[in-house]
Amino acid sequence: MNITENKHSPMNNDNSSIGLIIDDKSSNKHEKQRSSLNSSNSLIHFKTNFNTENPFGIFSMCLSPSKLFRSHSYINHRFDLAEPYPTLSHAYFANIAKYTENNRTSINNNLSCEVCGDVSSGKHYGILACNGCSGFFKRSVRRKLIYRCQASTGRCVIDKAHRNQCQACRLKKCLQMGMIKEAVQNERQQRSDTQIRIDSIGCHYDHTGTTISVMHHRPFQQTNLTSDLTSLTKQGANNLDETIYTISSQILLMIIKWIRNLPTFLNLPICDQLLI
Amino acid sequence: MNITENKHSPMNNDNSSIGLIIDDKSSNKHEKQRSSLNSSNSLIHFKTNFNTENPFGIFSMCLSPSKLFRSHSYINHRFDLAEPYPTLSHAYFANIAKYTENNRTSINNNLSCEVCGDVSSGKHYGILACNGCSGFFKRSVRRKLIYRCQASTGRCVIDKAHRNQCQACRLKKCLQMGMIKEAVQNERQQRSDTQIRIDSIGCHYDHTGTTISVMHHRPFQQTNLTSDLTSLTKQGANNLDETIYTISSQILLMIIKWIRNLPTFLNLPICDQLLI
DNA sequence: GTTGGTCAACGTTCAGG
DNA sequence: CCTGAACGTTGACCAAC
Ligand SMILES: [Zn+2]
Ligand SMILES: [Zn+2]
Ligand SMILES: [Zn+2]
Ligand SMILES: [Zn+2]
Repeated sequence: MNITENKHSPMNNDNSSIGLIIDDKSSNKHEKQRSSLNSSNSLIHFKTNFNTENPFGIFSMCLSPSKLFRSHSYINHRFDLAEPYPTLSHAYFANIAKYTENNRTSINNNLSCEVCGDVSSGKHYGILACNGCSGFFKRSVRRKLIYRCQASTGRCVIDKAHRNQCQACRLKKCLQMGMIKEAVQNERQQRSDTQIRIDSIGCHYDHTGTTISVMHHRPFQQTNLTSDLTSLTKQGANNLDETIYTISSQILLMIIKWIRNLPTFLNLPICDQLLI
Repeated sequence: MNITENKHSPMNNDNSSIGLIIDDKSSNKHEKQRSSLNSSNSLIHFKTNFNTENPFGIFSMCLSPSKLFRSHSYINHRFDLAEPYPTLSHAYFANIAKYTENNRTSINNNLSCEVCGDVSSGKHYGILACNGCSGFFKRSVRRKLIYRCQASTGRCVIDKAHRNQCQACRLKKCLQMGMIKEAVQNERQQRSDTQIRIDSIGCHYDHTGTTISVMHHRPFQQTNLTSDLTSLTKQGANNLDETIYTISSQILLMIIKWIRNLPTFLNLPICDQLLI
């Protein structure tokens, strides 16, 4: 056994377990979600594939047409790519990839979280998930939290309305639906400490004072803006769009004027002055 | 934890994880809720062997220059005894396989990044660097970002697992290893599909073509503004003032962001930067 | 072969409950 | 505390030259 085999084996597991999941549906009719617990046969298969002699047999075909397997165009795991028909052609993979891709894009209109059914913004940790489930999973994995189901049944309903009722069952469903805990990365540096960079640069106090005073000395006609606003709002709401456009242009114009009046404006290269 | 020591352990990890699945499979039905179970509290903190500063310490095994284990080879990652969420779902394996596969690229060489040790695709800005360090350096130089080391020591370890922990030390190491700032070019023309959006704002009749084109080159999420505009205008006229204020602040915020991203922004004295 | 840009999927932030 | 909508960052991939 070598490392390459290890590397490839999970894909084999992916392939071999797919058909069996469908077979297992009969044994798990209570939950409509994808069965993930009951297929012991698929695990045997997994082990078998793992120990086969030819680690490159099927999988190398998946690797060579690299464009078909680019990120964000995953092969839908509902398709059984490897198990029943070991003689697979490049054309087959090309077709199945295209079909999957098309299927995906057409479904994209109604993205919904696989865990709670809420609207999904895309994939998170390997599955379609909403912001809430994504954040919940991240927090749980990061902090290695372990929850306990208050009902002790472990069968709480997880949907948008009830997902916060039982953390244990929510996390359980996240994992059952296939969220990848390894995709949760390490915590990073706090942005407020690094990105503000104004404090860290060590802006001199005298400069700060100058800044404030400059700002105070150049309020750029804020009073006029306010009055314009009030007058405009009294014109009625039938031309709301127009009003907004007018105000927008005024704001932009004022800002530009204000910038041009800054004493430091002249420090800019002439091209930038022209730009503004 | 010694990275070298763990260098060749992914295989073992993979093996053990397989054993775990099988055990898990045979020992349960539905109630396979976290084996550490039964605390009187509904929430407990799982104890970990890992340094809190580096909960993903074992992940550094993937850092070896080995071409086979690229950035997101989650398959090789496990939490050993500290594993709070035992692997249990087929969906998990399906996803992790895809995840790993899609984060894998062709194996062409033995090059490794001089900054973080990740796989390098060749020279970037003068040195052998990975995509991540290349992109990071480009972004940092372009925007003239100045980071601050949160540890204040300036000696953070920069490797594949920790390179995102401290931007300051990462950039510092990039420069130390010889990355050439001058090799970072200016921004080029971007996609021009935002032209309509800018026109819809309708606030630049008196602007020169230069200004408009430059704004087009830095679209900066103007799409959001447009959609917000339409949605806001549909809310009715009873809260007209509020609407206008909201839009005004959005425009102002947008402009500020746009200014901050201008390449000439950093030419301003620091006090003016603070002001803006 | 080394630039550039893109954008999905990571990250953090912080009102609001 | 926890949650999740909003926004910033990262890096694999691709086009241009
Ligand atoms: Zn959800
Ligand atoms: Zn429950
Ligand atoms: Zn690197
Ligand atoms: Zn540091």
